[in-house]
Amino acid sequence: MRFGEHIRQLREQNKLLLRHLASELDIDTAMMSKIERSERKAKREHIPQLAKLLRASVTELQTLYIADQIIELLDDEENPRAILYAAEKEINQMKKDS
Amino acid sequence: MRFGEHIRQLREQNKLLLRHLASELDIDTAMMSKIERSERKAKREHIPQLAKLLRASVTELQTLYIADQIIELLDDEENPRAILYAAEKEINQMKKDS
DNA sequence: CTTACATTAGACAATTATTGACAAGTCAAT
DNA sequence: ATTGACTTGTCAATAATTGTCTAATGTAAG
Repeated sequence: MRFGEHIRQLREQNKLLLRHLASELDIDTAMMSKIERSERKAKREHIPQLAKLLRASVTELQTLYIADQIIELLDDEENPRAILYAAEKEINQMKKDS
Repeated sequence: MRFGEHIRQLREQNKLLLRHLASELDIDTAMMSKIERSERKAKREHIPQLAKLLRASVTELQTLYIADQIIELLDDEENPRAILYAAEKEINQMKKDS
C-alpha cells in the first residue's frame, strides 16, 4: 500500500473530504488529490497533521512515507530486489559501526 | 559499501588519480572527491563511463548507485529496517500486479 | 437534464534542492 | 619550501519539486 493510497483509505473511513485535509495542511484540494494519487509528495511536516486528522499512528505514516520514496527510486529499475538487498546489507553494516 | 567508497577502491586498484576520473566525467577534481566521499551524487550518465575506466560492471555500479540513495533516505530515520521491509512488501505487491 | 459539489488534469509560478566551479586549504613526500 | 593529490567552504547556475489557478470530468440528487 502506497502512502497516498493509505491516506485516501483512512480519509474515506473517517468520512472526510479532500478539502478538509487540504485546508488543514494549508494546500489546495488539487494538491491533496495529487498526494493521494502519489503524483506529488506530501511534506514531512504534514505527517503529524494527517495522523491526527485520520486517527492514525505517526510512526506508521512516517514508515510508509519513506518506503514510498524507496518505491519511487526502484520503480524504473531493472532489478529492484537486488538493489534493496544491497541497501539492506549496507544498513546492517551501519549498525555494526555505530 | 557505499557507491563512492567503491569507486575510490576501484580507482586505487587501477592506480588512477581523481583528476583522471574527473576529466573523463568532465567535472573538476573537487567534485570527484565529493562523489567518492558520498558528499555529492554522481550523475546517472557517469556510471557507464566510470565502469569502463574502472573495469567494473555497469550493472554492479548501478545497483550500488541506487542502493546508495536508499541509504541516504534511511540514514536519518528511526527504524530503517521497518521501512525497508515495508518497501519490500510493496515491491513484491507490484510484481503481482504486472 | 441541470445543478451542486467532489475530484482530477494541465499549465505555469514559486520555492527548494542539487550540481558544479572556483579559490583556498591540508597533508605527505621530497 | 615546493610540488602534487586531495579536501573544504562558499556561491552561482541549474534542475527538480511543490503549489496555485483554471478548466475539465465525474457523480449523485432533485
